[in-house]
Amino acid sequence: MANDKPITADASALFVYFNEIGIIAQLSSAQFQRNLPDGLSHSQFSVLNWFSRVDSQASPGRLATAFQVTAGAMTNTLKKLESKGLVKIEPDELSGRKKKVTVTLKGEELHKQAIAASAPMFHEFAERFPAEDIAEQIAELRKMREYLDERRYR
Amino acid sequence: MANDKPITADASALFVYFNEIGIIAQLSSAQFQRNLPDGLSHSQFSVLNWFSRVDSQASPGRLATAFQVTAGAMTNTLKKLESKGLVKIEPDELSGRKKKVTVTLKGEELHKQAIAASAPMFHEFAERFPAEDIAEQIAELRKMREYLDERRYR
DNA sequence: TCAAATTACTTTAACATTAAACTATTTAGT
DNA sequence: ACTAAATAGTTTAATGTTAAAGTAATTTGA
Repeated sequence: MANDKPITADASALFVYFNEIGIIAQLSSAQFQRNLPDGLSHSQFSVLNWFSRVDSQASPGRLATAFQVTAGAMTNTLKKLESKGLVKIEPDELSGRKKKVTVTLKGEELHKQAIAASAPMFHEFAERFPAEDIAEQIAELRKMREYLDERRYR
Repeated sequence: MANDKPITADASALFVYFNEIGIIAQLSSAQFQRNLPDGLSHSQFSVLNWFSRVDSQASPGRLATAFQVTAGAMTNTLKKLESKGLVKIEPDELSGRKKKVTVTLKGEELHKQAIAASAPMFHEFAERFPAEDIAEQIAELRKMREYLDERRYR
Protein backbone atom coordinates (compact mmCIF):
# COMPACT_ATOMS: atom_id res chain seq x y z
CA MET A 1 0.00 0.00 0.00
CA ALA A 2 2.26 2.75 -1.22
CA ASN A 3 1.06 6.21 -0.56
CA ASP A 4 3.14 8.35 1.68
CA LYS A 5 2.44 11.59 -0.09
CA PRO A 6 2.31 14.11 2.76
CA ILE A 7 -0.88 15.93 3.59
CA THR A 8 -0.60 19.36 2.04
CA ALA A 9 -2.25 22.48 3.39
CA ASP A 10 -4.89 22.11 0.69
CA ALA A 11 -5.75 18.54 1.57
CA SER A 12 -5.77 19.41 5.24
CA ALA A 13 -8.19 22.27 4.60
CA LEU A 14 -10.48 19.84 2.84
CA PHE A 15 -10.47 17.61 5.87
CA VAL A 16 -11.59 20.59 7.96
CA TYR A 17 -14.15 21.45 5.30
CA PHE A 18 -15.76 18.00 5.34
CA ASN A 19 -15.60 17.97 9.11
CA GLU A 20 -17.55 21.22 9.35
CA ILE A 21 -20.05 19.91 6.84
CA GLY A 22 -20.47 16.70 8.80
CA ILE A 23 -21.17 18.58 12.01
CA ILE A 24 -23.67 20.92 10.35
CA ALA A 25 -25.42 17.94 8.77
CA GLN A 26 -25.67 16.20 12.11
CA LEU A 27 -26.91 19.21 14.06
CA SER A 28 -29.35 20.42 11.44
CA SER A 29 -30.77 16.99 10.78
CA ALA A 30 -31.25 16.41 14.51
CA GLN A 31 -33.14 19.71 14.70
CA PHE A 32 -35.17 18.91 11.63
CA GLN A 33 -36.13 15.45 12.84
CA ARG A 34 -37.71 16.87 15.98
CA ASN A 35 -40.28 18.57 13.81
CA LEU A 36 -41.16 15.60 11.63
CA PRO A 37 -44.80 14.47 11.69
CA ASP A 38 -45.33 11.57 14.04
CA GLY A 39 -44.16 8.23 12.75
CA LEU A 40 -42.15 9.69 9.87
CA SER A 41 -38.49 8.80 10.22
CA HIS A 42 -35.68 10.74 8.64
CA SER A 43 -35.03 8.05 6.02
CA GLN A 44 -38.72 7.93 5.18
CA PHE A 45 -38.86 11.69 4.82
CA SER A 46 -35.76 11.60 2.62
CA VAL A 47 -37.48 9.31 0.17
CA LEU A 48 -40.52 11.56 -0.03
CA ASN A 49 -38.21 14.52 -0.46
CA TRP A 50 -36.31 12.81 -3.25
CA PHE A 51 -39.54 12.38 -5.19
CA SER A 52 -40.29 16.08 -4.87
CA ARG A 53 -36.79 17.06 -5.88
CA VAL A 54 -35.58 14.61 -8.50
CA ASP A 55 -38.18 12.47 -10.21
CA SER A 56 -41.79 11.36 -9.87
CA GLN A 57 -40.98 7.67 -9.99
CA ALA A 58 -38.11 5.32 -9.29
CA SER A 59 -37.12 1.71 -8.74
CA PRO A 60 -36.09 0.64 -5.24
CA GLY A 61 -32.55 0.15 -6.54
CA ARG A 62 -32.32 3.67 -7.87
CA LEU A 63 -33.38 5.04 -4.49
CA ALA A 64 -30.92 2.81 -2.65
CA THR A 65 -28.11 4.13 -4.86
CA ALA A 66 -29.26 7.72 -4.43
CA PHE A 67 -29.11 7.46 -0.64
CA GLN A 68 -26.07 5.23 -0.48
CA VAL A 69 -27.90 2.60 1.51
CA THR A 70 -28.11 -1.10 0.81
CA ALA A 71 -30.99 -2.53 -1.18
CA GLY A 72 -32.17 -4.27 1.99
CA ALA A 73 -32.44 -1.00 3.88
CA MET A 74 -34.48 0.48 1.05
CA THR A 75 -36.79 -2.55 0.95
CA ASN A 76 -37.44 -1.90 4.63
CA THR A 77 -38.01 1.86 4.26
CA LEU A 78 -40.31 1.42 1.27
CA LYS A 79 -42.34 -1.25 3.05
CA LYS A 80 -43.01 1.16 5.89
CA LEU A 81 -43.88 4.00 3.57
CA GLU A 82 -46.19 1.68 1.65
CA SER A 83 -47.88 0.40 4.81
CA LYS A 84 -48.69 4.00 5.70
CA GLY A 85 -50.02 4.64 2.21
CA LEU A 86 -47.36 7.24 1.42
CA VAL A 87 -45.94 5.49 -1.63
CA LYS A 88 -47.32 3.03 -4.15
CA ILE A 89 -45.26 0.03 -5.19
CA GLU A 90 -46.18 -1.69 -8.45
CA PRO A 91 -44.50 -4.21 -10.69
CA ASP A 92 -42.56 -2.63 -13.55
CA GLU A 93 -44.28 -3.47 -16.81
CA LEU A 94 -40.98 -3.51 -18.71
CA SER A 95 -39.11 -5.90 -16.41
CA GLY A 96 -40.27 -8.59 -14.07
CA ARG A 97 -37.31 -7.95 -11.77
CA LYS A 98 -38.00 -4.31 -11.14
CA LYS A 99 -40.67 -2.43 -9.27
CA LYS A 100 -42.04 1.02 -9.81
CA VAL A 101 -42.34 3.27 -6.78
CA THR A 102 -44.38 6.46 -6.83
CA VAL A 103 -45.56 8.87 -4.17
CA THR A 104 -49.23 8.91 -3.32
CA LEU A 105 -51.24 12.08 -2.80
CA LYS A 106 -51.12 11.37 0.91
CA GLY A 107 -47.35 11.10 0.66
CA GLU A 108 -47.08 14.45 -1.06
CA GLU A 109 -49.24 16.05 1.58
CA LEU A 110 -47.22 14.64 4.44
CA HIS A 111 -44.04 15.86 2.75
CA LYS A 112 -45.47 19.37 2.54
CA GLN A 113 -46.59 19.14 6.14
CA ALA A 114 -43.13 18.05 7.26
CA ILE A 115 -41.54 21.01 5.54
CA ALA A 116 -44.16 23.40 6.89
CA ALA A 117 -43.55 22.11 10.42
CA SER A 118 -39.96 23.22 10.31
CA ALA A 119 -40.72 26.55 8.70
CA PRO A 120 -40.32 28.45 12.01
CA MET A 121 -36.85 27.02 12.40
CA PHE A 122 -35.86 27.98 8.89
CA HIS A 123 -37.23 31.46 9.39
CA GLU A 124 -35.13 31.83 12.49
CA PHE A 125 -32.05 30.87 10.48
CA ALA A 126 -33.06 33.17 7.65
CA GLU A 127 -33.02 36.15 10.01
CA ARG A 128 -29.47 35.40 10.97
CA PHE A 129 -27.99 34.52 7.57
CA PRO A 130 -28.38 36.86 4.60
CA ALA A 131 -30.15 35.31 1.63
CA GLU A 132 -27.37 36.38 -0.68
CA ASP A 133 -24.72 34.56 1.35
CA ILE A 134 -26.79 31.40 1.43
CA ALA A 135 -27.38 31.57 -2.31
CA GLU A 136 -23.64 31.88 -2.94
CA GLN A 137 -22.89 29.00 -0.65
CA ILE A 138 -25.51 26.81 -2.29
CA ALA A 139 -23.82 27.39 -5.64
CA GLU A 140 -20.48 26.28 -4.19
CA LEU A 141 -21.93 23.34 -2.31
CA ARG A 142 -23.72 22.17 -5.41
CA LYS A 143 -20.39 21.93 -7.27
CA MET A 144 -18.94 19.75 -4.55
CA ARG A 145 -22.07 17.60 -4.35
CA GLU A 146 -22.10 17.06 -8.09
CA TYR A 147 -18.43 16.20 -8.09
CA LEU A 148 -18.82 13.67 -5.28
CA ASP A 149 -21.87 12.26 -7.00
CA GLU A 150 -19.98 11.61 -10.22
CA ARG A 151 -16.85 10.46 -8.49
CA ARG A 152 -18.45 7.67 -6.52
CA TYR A 153 -19.34 5.68 -9.61
CA ARG A 154 -15.71 5.44 -10.65
CA MET B 1 -49.99 24.40 17.08
CA ALA B 2 -50.31 27.72 15.38
CA ASN B 3 -47.69 28.45 12.83
CA ASP B 4 -48.89 28.91 9.34
CA LYS B 5 -46.31 31.51 8.39
CA PRO B 6 -45.58 30.64 4.76
CA ILE B 7 -42.19 29.43 3.67
CA THR B 8 -40.40 32.41 2.21
CA ALA B 9 -37.79 32.24 -0.51
CA ASP B 10 -35.15 32.67 2.19
CA ALA B 11 -36.40 29.78 4.30
CA SER B 12 -36.79 27.65 1.23
CA ALA B 13 -33.20 28.37 0.20
CA LEU B 14 -32.06 27.25 3.61
CA PHE B 15 -33.87 23.97 3.13
CA VAL B 16 -31.95 23.48 -0.11
CA TYR B 17 -28.76 24.54 1.67
CA PHE B 18 -29.12 21.94 4.42
CA ASN B 19 -30.14 19.35 1.89
CA GLU B 20 -26.95 19.90 -0.13
CA ILE B 21 -24.91 19.75 3.06
CA GLY B 22 -26.60 16.53 4.09
CA ILE B 23 -25.83 14.88 0.77
CA ILE B 24 -22.19 16.01 0.82
CA ALA B 25 -21.82 14.74 4.37
CA GLN B 26 -23.23 11.37 3.40
CA LEU B 27 -21.17 10.93 0.25
CA SER B 28 -17.91 12.17 1.74
CA SER B 29 -18.26 10.18 4.92
CA ALA B 30 -19.01 7.02 2.91
CA GLN B 31 -15.83 7.64 0.90
CA PHE B 32 -13.82 8.39 3.98
CA GLN B 33 -15.01 5.29 5.81
CA ARG B 34 -13.70 3.03 3.07
CA ASN B 35 -10.20 4.16 3.92
CA LEU B 36 -10.46 3.72 7.68
CA PRO B 37 -7.98 1.29 9.26
CA ASP B 38 -9.52 -2.10 9.82
CA GLY B 39 -11.82 -2.33 12.78
CA LEU B 40 -12.14 1.43 13.25
CA SER B 41 -15.73 2.53 12.81
CA HIS B 42 -16.79 6.02 11.87
CA SER B 43 -18.07 6.79 15.36
CA GLN B 44 -14.84 5.52 16.86
CA PHE B 45 -12.78 7.64 14.49
CA SER B 46 -14.93 10.66 15.32
CA VAL B 47 -14.06 10.37 18.99
CA LEU B 48 -10.34 10.17 18.24
CA ASN B 49 -10.71 13.13 15.92
CA TRP B 50 -12.53 15.16 18.55
CA PHE B 51 -9.61 14.72 20.91
CA SER B 52 -7.19 16.01 18.29
CA ARG B 53 -9.41 18.95 17.46
CA VAL B 54 -11.07 20.12 20.66
CA ASP B 55 -9.55 18.96 23.94
CA SER B 56 -7.16 16.36 25.31
CA GLN B 57 -9.64 14.97 27.80
CA ALA B 58 -13.38 14.67 28.31
CA SER B 59 -16.11 12.92 30.24
CA PRO B 60 -18.32 10.41 28.40
CA GLY B 61 -21.21 12.83 28.80
CA ARG B 62 -19.36 15.68 27.16
CA LEU B 63 -18.56 13.47 24.18
CA ALA B 64 -22.15 12.24 23.94
CA THR B 65 -23.34 15.85 23.83
CA ALA B 66 -20.69 16.82 21.30
CA PHE B 67 -21.82 14.09 18.88
CA GLN B 68 -25.52 14.33 19.65
CA VAL B 69 -25.73 10.68 20.60
CA THR B 70 -27.22 9.19 23.73
CA ALA B 71 -25.07 8.43 26.75
CA GLY B 72 -25.64 4.73 26.13
CA ALA B 73 -24.23 4.94 22.63
CA MET B 74 -21.14 6.70 23.93
CA THR B 75 -20.68 4.09 26.65
CA ASN B 76 -20.64 1.51 23.89
CA THR B 77 -18.24 3.40 21.61
CA LEU B 78 -15.84 4.16 24.46
CA LYS B 79 -15.84 0.55 25.62
CA LYS B 80 -14.75 -0.57 22.18
CA LEU B 81 -12.08 2.10 21.92
CA GLU B 82 -10.85 1.12 25.37
CA SER B 83 -10.78 -2.59 24.54
CA LYS B 84 -8.53 -1.77 21.58
CA GLY B 85 -6.29 0.36 23.79
CA LEU B 86 -7.07 3.56 21.88
CA VAL B 87 -8.44 5.51 24.83
CA LYS B 88 -7.93 5.34 28.57
CA ILE B 89 -10.92 5.56 30.92
CA GLU B 90 -10.26 6.52 34.53
CA PRO B 91 -12.41 7.63 37.43
CA ASP B 92 -12.58 11.40 37.77
CA GLU B 93 -10.80 12.41 40.95
CA LEU B 94 -13.16 15.34 41.49
CA SER B 95 -16.42 13.44 41.21
CA GLY B 96 -17.37 9.85 41.81
CA ARG B 97 -20.05 10.05 39.13
CA LYS B 98 -17.79 11.11 36.32
CA LYS B 99 -15.05 9.44 34.35
CA LYS B 100 -12.07 10.92 32.59
CA VAL B 101 -11.40 9.78 29.03
CA THR B 102 -8.09 10.45 27.31
CA VAL B 103 -6.50 9.23 24.09
CA THR B 104 -3.59 6.84 24.32
CA LEU B 105 -0.47 7.10 22.22
CA LYS B 106 -1.74 4.18 20.20
CA GLY B 107 -4.99 6.07 19.68
CA GLU B 108 -3.16 9.13 18.42
CA GLU B 109 -1.16 7.04 16.03
CA LEU B 110 -4.21 5.30 14.61
CA HIS B 111 -5.88 8.67 14.17
CA LYS B 112 -2.90 9.93 12.18
CA GLN B 113 -2.88 6.74 10.17
CA ALA B 114 -6.58 7.08 9.38
CA ILE B 115 -6.05 10.60 8.09
CA ALA B 116 -2.99 9.60 6.11
CA ALA B 117 -4.93 6.76 4.49
CA SER B 118 -7.37 9.19 2.96
CA ALA B 119 -4.72 11.65 1.88
CA PRO B 120 -4.87 10.50 -1.76
CA MET B 121 -8.59 11.19 -1.82
CA PHE B 122 -8.14 14.65 -0.36
CA HIS B 123 -5.38 15.41 -2.83
CA GLU B 124 -7.67 14.45 -5.65
CA PHE B 125 -10.28 16.88 -4.31
CA ALA B 126 -7.64 19.56 -3.81
CA GLU B 127 -6.75 19.44 -7.50
CA ARG B 128 -10.32 20.14 -8.45
CA PHE B 129 -11.22 22.81 -5.87
CA PRO B 130 -9.05 25.92 -5.42
CA ALA B 131 -7.66 26.34 -1.93
CA GLU B 132 -8.95 29.88 -1.77
CA ASP B 133 -12.54 28.82 -2.47
CA ILE B 134 -12.37 26.12 0.17
CA ALA B 135 -10.94 28.56 2.71
CA GLU B 136 -13.79 30.98 2.06
CA GLN B 137 -16.37 28.25 2.36
CA ILE B 138 -14.87 27.00 5.60
CA ALA B 139 -15.23 30.48 7.06
CA GLU B 140 -18.91 30.55 6.12
CA LEU B 141 -19.57 27.00 7.25
CA ARG B 142 -17.93 27.71 10.57
CA LYS B 143 -20.40 30.52 11.23
CA MET B 144 -23.31 28.22 10.61
CA ARG B 145 -21.80 25.43 12.70
CA GLU B 146 -21.19 27.76 15.61
CA TYR B 147 -24.69 29.13 15.37
CA LEU B 148 -26.25 25.65 15.35
CA ASP B 149 -23.99 24.63 18.19
CA GLU B 150 -25.18 27.49 20.40
CA ARG B 151 -28.76 27.19 19.30
CA ARG B 152 -29.23 23.58 20.26
CA TYR B 153 -28.85 24.26 23.96
CA ARG B 154 -31.80 26.61 23.97
C1' DT C 1 -30.78 -22.54 -27.72
C1' DC C 2 -29.34 -23.14 -23.35
C1' DA C 3 -25.97 -22.67 -19.48
C1' DA C 4 -23.55 -19.13 -16.97
C1' DA C 5 -23.37 -14.60 -15.44
C1' DT C 6 -25.65 -10.58 -14.10
C1' DT C 7 -29.30 -7.85 -12.18
C1' DA C 8 -33.22 -6.65 -8.91
C1' DC C 9 -35.05 -7.36 -4.91
C1' DT C 10 -35.80 -9.88 -0.21
C1' DT C 11 -34.49 -12.19 3.93
C1' DT C 12 -31.57 -12.95 7.88
C1' DA C 13 -28.00 -12.52 11.49
C1' DA C 14 -24.97 -9.22 13.55
C1' DC C 15 -24.22 -4.77 15.18
C1' DA C 16 -25.05 0.37 16.37
C1' DT C 17 -28.22 3.59 18.19
C1' DT C 18 -32.30 5.05 20.88
C1' DA C 19 -35.52 5.55 24.73
C1' DA C 20 -36.44 4.11 29.07
C1' DA C 21 -35.41 2.03 33.36
C1' DC C 22 -31.81 1.45 36.69
C1' DT C 23 -27.66 2.31 40.01
C1' DA C 24 -24.67 5.39 42.22
C1' DT C 25 -23.20 9.91 43.50
C1' DT C 26 -23.68 14.76 44.34
C1' DT C 27 -26.31 19.05 45.20
C1' DA C 28 -30.04 21.78 47.12
C1' DG C 29 -33.52 22.92 50.32
C1' DT C 30 -35.30 22.79 54.94
C1' DA D 1 -28.24 16.39 59.13
C1' DC D 2 -31.86 14.55 56.09
C1' DT D 3 -34.54 14.08 52.33
C1' DA D 4 -35.65 15.10 47.54
C1' DA D 5 -34.01 16.33 43.18
C1' DA D 6 -30.59 16.35 39.84
C1' DT D 7 -26.63 14.41 37.51
C1' DA D 8 -23.43 10.73 35.38
C1' DG D 9 -23.10 6.67 33.61
C1' DT D 10 -24.83 1.66 32.47
C1' DT D 11 -28.06 -1.76 30.96
C1' DT D 12 -31.82 -3.53 28.16
C1' DA D 13 -35.44 -4.06 24.62
C1' DA D 14 -36.73 -2.30 20.24
C1' DT D 15 -35.50 -0.46 15.79
C1' DG D 16 -32.68 0.54 11.62
C1' DT D 17 -28.70 -0.54 8.88
C1' DT D 18 -25.28 -3.67 6.87
C1' DA D 19 -23.21 -7.69 4.71
C1' DA D 20 -24.12 -11.95 3.06
C1' DA D 21 -26.95 -15.43 1.32
C1' DG D 22 -31.17 -16.49 -1.12
C1' DT D 23 -34.84 -16.19 -4.93
C1' DA D 24 -36.37 -14.92 -9.34
C1' DA D 25 -35.89 -12.72 -13.86
C1' DT D 26 -33.06 -11.23 -17.62
C1' DT D 27 -28.96 -10.94 -20.53
C1' DT D 28 -24.81 -12.81 -22.65
C1' DG D 29 -22.30 -15.62 -25.53
C1' DA D 30 -20.62 -20.09 -27.29
